[in-house]
Parts: sequence; C-alpha cells; structure tokens
Amino acid sequence: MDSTLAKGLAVLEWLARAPKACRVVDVAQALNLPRSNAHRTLQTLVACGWAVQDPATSSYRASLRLFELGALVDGAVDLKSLLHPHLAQLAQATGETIHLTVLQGAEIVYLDKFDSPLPVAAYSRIGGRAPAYSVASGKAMLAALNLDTGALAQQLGHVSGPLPSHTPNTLTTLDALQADLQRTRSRGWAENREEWRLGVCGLGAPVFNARAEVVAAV
Amino acid sequence: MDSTLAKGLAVLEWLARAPKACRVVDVAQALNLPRSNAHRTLQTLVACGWAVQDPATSSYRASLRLFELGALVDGAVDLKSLLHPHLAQLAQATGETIHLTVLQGAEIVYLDKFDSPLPVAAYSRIGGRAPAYSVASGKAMLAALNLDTGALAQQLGHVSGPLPSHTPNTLTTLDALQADLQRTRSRGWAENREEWRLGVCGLGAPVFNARAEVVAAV
DNA sequence: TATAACGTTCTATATAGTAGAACAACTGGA
DNA sequence: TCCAGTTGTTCTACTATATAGAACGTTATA
Repeated sequence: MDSTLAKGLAVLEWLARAPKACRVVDVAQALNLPRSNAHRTLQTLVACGWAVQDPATSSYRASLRLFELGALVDGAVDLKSLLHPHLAQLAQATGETIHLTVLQGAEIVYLDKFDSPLPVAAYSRIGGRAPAYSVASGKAMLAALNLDTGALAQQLGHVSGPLPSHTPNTLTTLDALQADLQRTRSRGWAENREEWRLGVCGLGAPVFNARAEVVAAV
Repeated sequence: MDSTLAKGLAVLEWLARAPKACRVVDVAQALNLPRSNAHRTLQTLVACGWAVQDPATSSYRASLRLFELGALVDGAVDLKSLLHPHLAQLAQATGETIHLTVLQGAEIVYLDKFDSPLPVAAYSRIGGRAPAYSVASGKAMLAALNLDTGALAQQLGHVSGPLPSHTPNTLTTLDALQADLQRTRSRGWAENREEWRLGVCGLGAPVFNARAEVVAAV
C-alpha cells in the first residue's frame, strides 16, 4: 500500500469536501501531518492539476478536474445519459421529484435528479447519499437482489441490534425489512412512507441491465 | 513533488477515462510502469475506495467516489468562489484584466474581476452592468444560447430600429449581431473590438454547467 | 513594536516504493 | 493432452524518496 498515494488522496478528498479554500495548516491539522508534508502534497496536487492555489491567499481548493473526471466515470455517465430523457418525461408527466440512484453497499448514491415544481424540501443532491433500507429506490434495489437475511445483513454492513432509526416510521429490524422487501417483490415497486425524512414519501422501481442484473433505481 | 502520488493520480485519471475496465498490464503499458508497480498502485486505489476490482476478471475501474466528489465540487460552492482561483491564475498568466460575468436579459453583470497591472482605463466594476451585445463575455453567452433572430430580439428586449450605438464599432443591427454570433460559435470564442468603449478590446468564452447550459462567461 | 502564526525551504535519516525475478493460474493452439 | 505464452500476484535487495523537524522570511495580531 502506497502511503504517499493514500495520503494524497485523503488530502484531495478533504479539499473536495471543504466548504471553502483550505490553507496548509488546515490540511495539516485535519489529517495529522507535518506542515512541510502537507505543503508538498498540496504542491503535487497543484502540479498535477487536481488542485488550484489562490495566488493571493496561497490557500488551496480542489480543481475542476475532479468534476470533469467524475462526469466521465463509466456506468454513471452511460446510465445517466441513457435514462435522462425518460426521467425528464416522467418528471414532466407527474410533476413529482424524480431520482436516479445506484446501490453502493449499505447506501444509495443519487446520480441524477429532477426537481418538482411543487415546493418540497430538497433533502437530496446529485452525488449525495442515503441509507438504502430507508428510501424507496434503495428498497427497490435491495428487493430486486433477492437476498436471504444473512446476505442482506452483509450488504448493509449490519452486525447486530436494531438498524439506525431516522424517523418513527423507519424499519429498524432485518425481519421487518425482509417482509417489506417481500411485499415489494410481489407488488413490483417499493414504497417509502416517511421512513427517512418526515413528510417525504416515495415510490421506487429497479432498473435492470441486459443480463437482468439490478444496476439502478428510479 | 511526490512521484508516487503523481503516478497514482495518473493511474486514476487513466481509469476514469478508459471506456472499459482496465487490467494491470493495460495500465502498466499505458503509463510505462513495471507490472508490480501498477499492481500496487491499483491495489492502493482500491483500498482507499477510489477504484473497484472486478473479482471475476480482476480488472479495475474508477469507483463512484470520483463522481461523488466531483458533484460536491460542482454543487457545494457558488460560481464565483469556484472559479476565483482559476481566474486568478489566468490573470497572473496573461497579465490581462479578467472578468467573470453572467447574462441578465439584455445585459451582463460583472460577478468578479481581476485588474491588470497594466494601466488600462477601468470601465467596469463588480456588480456593474454592460450591454450584452457589445462586450465579449456577453456575446460569448448569446452565441452559446444559439437563439434564432426572433428569440435574440426578445432576449435583448429589442423592438425595432437600430441597436443603441456606443462607439463607431458597435454592431447596431440584429443581422450584423447574428452574423457575429455565428462566427463566434464556429470560432469558439467571442471578440469585442472597441464596440463598447474605444481603446478597449476583449475576448470572451462561455462557462457551462454539468448539463451543458451556459451559466457565465469569462 | 513585539509576538505569534504561517508558508516555504532545507537537510539528515530511514522508511517505503522500485524494478526485476519468480511463481501460479489461466488461455489458446497444436 | 501437452506446451508455450500471457497475466495477476508475491517476494526481495536496493536505493531513491518521502519524512519530520528545524530554520527562515513574511504576514497577521495584540
């Protein structure tokens, strides 16, 4: 394991997640590095075009390279551009907020989004995450995977005890979740009745690829 | 300069740009690395969550982390703070005055500005406005919008007669403007040859968001 | 004006990555 | 079925390279 590379990636991620430009000391403190070390790592990121340094304040930000390459990541792009017009149509026809998500372990990641013209609290963001077992799209994918309880626990990284509760409606046991996933399979779509955010309900349906594998959800 | 980090970033970029999953030899050949070296770098990327390895073929792909962080860069900060360091760099590299503007109907608004060290008449200030059809950044955005003459007239709030003239060089007819916008599109950038203030020329380029919509100009 | 904080540079040291070989698993022909 | 070639992964000696700490000069702060 290249520790220098790991350190550089950690710095890059820190820069990307920082709400504003970071100075050398900020990075050094956040990642427990000597100042000289953080400085050299940042300079390397700048030299390689992954970060930019403000000449005035000499503070650093993630560059647009991250955004540029992120947009290129295969699968995300294909799926997204493929489904975009269909989702646009769906959004227009229903007037509801439409999400396109993929499953990543215990969480879903929002790939694409169409905001409803109705005034609804925006709790999601493209690139954002949410627990798969508490949102409709996540449950649609979990249901389509058709896992037994052991595999389901592994998928969610669950060891023991109740699942974290986000609202009074959250399903907090694997048994309750499995029953819900069973209903989802027989019904054909997933439901979220304020299990993640109070006041927010949703319907979810899985998206399959040519080999009938779940690749996303709407 | 951390060569290990630079190498790792190069591998990551290669993965992101690759149309399909890459094997160790692919990466090794592409970047002129020993196989063992490429292998360790890829393993580090996987361990840090920036790449995923297909268990079946043992080939590698960029993970969604790039997409996730890229979206963060795009959405978390406003246009001005996002572009500020890049514009600072551009200002320093060129020694010219740099403007960041957005289109508001018939006018552009200056969002950000870097003054040239050269003695140039300061005709603009942040928050100030100028007629879109007479400055380079405005024409860059108008060109990117790709409007027909009717829509262009509406955008500019134009009813009839010649457009207001600011210098002898100002384009005063919609036809002349349309021809200039057509040249702008094919050329890729906009030019202002003393059309707004005598003695002041400029180049303009549009700034697009993730959905390829014009959001600003430089 | 004095002091602290910070960005950057420098250097001795040892850690950590490098390159090459070796091994095992797999592929495709003959 | 056997053999040769390709590839993923592991191992090892070597040294190049990142590290940590101090030092320097500059910029904020009291």
